[in-house]
Amino acid sequence: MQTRALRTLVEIGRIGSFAKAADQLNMTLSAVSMQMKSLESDLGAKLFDRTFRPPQLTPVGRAVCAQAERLVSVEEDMIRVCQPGDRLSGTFRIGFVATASVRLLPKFLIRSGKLAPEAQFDVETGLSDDLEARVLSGLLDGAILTGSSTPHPRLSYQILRTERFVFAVPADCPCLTSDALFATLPFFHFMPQTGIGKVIAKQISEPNQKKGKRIYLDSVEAIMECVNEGLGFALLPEPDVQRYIGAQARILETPDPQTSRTLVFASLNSADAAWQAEKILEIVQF
Amino acid sequence: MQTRALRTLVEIGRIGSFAKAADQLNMTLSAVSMQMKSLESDLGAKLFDRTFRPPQLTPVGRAVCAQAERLVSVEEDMIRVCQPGDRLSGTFRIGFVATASVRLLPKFLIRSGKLAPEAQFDVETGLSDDLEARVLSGLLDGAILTGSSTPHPRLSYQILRTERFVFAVPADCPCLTSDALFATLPFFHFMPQTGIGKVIAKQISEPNQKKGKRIYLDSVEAIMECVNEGLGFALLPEPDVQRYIGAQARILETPDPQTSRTLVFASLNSADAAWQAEKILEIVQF
DNA sequence: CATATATATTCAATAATCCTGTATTTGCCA
DNA sequence: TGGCAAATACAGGATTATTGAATATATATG
Repeated sequence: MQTRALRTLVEIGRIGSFAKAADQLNMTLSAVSMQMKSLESDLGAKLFDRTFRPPQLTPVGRAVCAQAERLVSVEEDMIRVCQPGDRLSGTFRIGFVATASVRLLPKFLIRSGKLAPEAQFDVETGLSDDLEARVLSGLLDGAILTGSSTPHPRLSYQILRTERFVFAVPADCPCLTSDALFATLPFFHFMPQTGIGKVIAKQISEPNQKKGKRIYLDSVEAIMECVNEGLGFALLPEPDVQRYIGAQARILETPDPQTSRTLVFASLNSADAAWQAEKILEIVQF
Repeated sequence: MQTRALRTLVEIGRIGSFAKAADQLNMTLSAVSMQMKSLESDLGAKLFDRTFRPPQLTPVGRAVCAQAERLVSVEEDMIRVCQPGDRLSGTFRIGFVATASVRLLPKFLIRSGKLAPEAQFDVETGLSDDLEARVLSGLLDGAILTGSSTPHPRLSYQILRTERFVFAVPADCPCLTSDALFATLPFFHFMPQTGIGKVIAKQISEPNQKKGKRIYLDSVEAIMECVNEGLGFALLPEPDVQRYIGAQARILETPDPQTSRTLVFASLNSADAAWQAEKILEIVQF
């Protein structure tokens, strides 16, 4: 079935004449007549009572006409989605690394409503590596994740922000160096298979292997809760520590100031995704 | 644009592969590919990212796919309306003569909901002559009206019921004959240009011209109210009199028992309307 | 890393369809 | 009843869709 014929039907329904509709739509009367004939044969129903000279819509014809109006309006929506504009449109699947979602997602959703009202965003969270794999396999259009030291050649990365790592230590701990900390308190280590975890693992393994008790957790909030209870210390991004730190804990700067993680927006570096990536970046960059 | 291509798109969106979709829809892989290509050119947008081997839907592709699903479902509805079945479907415009609408319309609507749930009925009321003209000109698909003595050759009439006429007279009026009534009380005459009015006019003009004061009204309810107040008498269909008569009035049978009006269902006597008329008749006949 | 396989695209030929004019029919109106 | 407007029928030419074979390309496999 051809949507053009349905548009013609709608026009006929509106002005009640094949000839006038043909005129309106810039086509021949024959064409209109034939379109209606083929529509009737497609649907297997008489849409017009041709004993009237401007043929009258039959009851089913009227019902079909009403549906055709709906159908055409859906088609218009479809076309609208495809119109290239300066604003993003379409359905985007974006991944957020769990440790960023808490802080970034709400603002992202607010901004997307303002900056890309015609676009829809389906958001999912996960580990950086998983998200990267999902972008790579086309299951996601892009992801905010912890930048790794081994960028994938098929992905392009846009740096959103760099977050310094700091120690969160119980307030009553007198230690001033990381060596002292590791010697005296258990270390809450963010799961080493995650983006943050890898940065931490790298940091504490050099220059020499730190000793001491280790506890592995995959929740920033849980780790900070433990630190707040004086159960140990942790190395985490400064904004997260600031967010969760309590009165019974304090921040200790790392001796190595360049210890940090970068949050990046990763997407396929194909040509057509570039413009969209840029637009999404505008939303996510704040 | 071709709805078939949109169906193909939906299928691809569902199973994620051109080849499988082609298989599912019994067509060639080439055809699927071509359809998608022409869809993309129609819409002026890339729907697929072809750097993946089963091509992946782009964000706009996903949005278009969602719209296509809606569109196809509307098309299905359209086809459903046209499926010939034992039940009526379509949008019917039915006229009810005002004097019948009060009693018949509610039940008609109830029955239509049960007997023709897929059909829609747009009801309008009017005078029998106007309704007949509107059926004739195609503005109505059928009408319940007072049968006239001059049936139109292009219409077919189905008798729904015959309603005897009776006199409604004030309870304290001693008259027993119509002559005596006309001589002593004003006569409330239903508007003579209406269906009922014509029957009344014919009745009271034969065998001899009745004398006396006449008051013309176009509302059965108003006339009966006046009779109930003792202001005069009237000649009306028995069911209407029964409906509105009060304690201060009584019924007087006409001497001529065949004085009556018929309520008929009128519709065009074209071949294709016959079946529908029959179905509507089933609804309206109770 | 090269090969193999599955998958999609391209291309040319054929089939189907759609549209344009012209001629004809049909309902409507005076 | 004839005249007019409007729709249909029909044949031609143009456009479009589909097919099958050959080609290209991404993923999988060894």
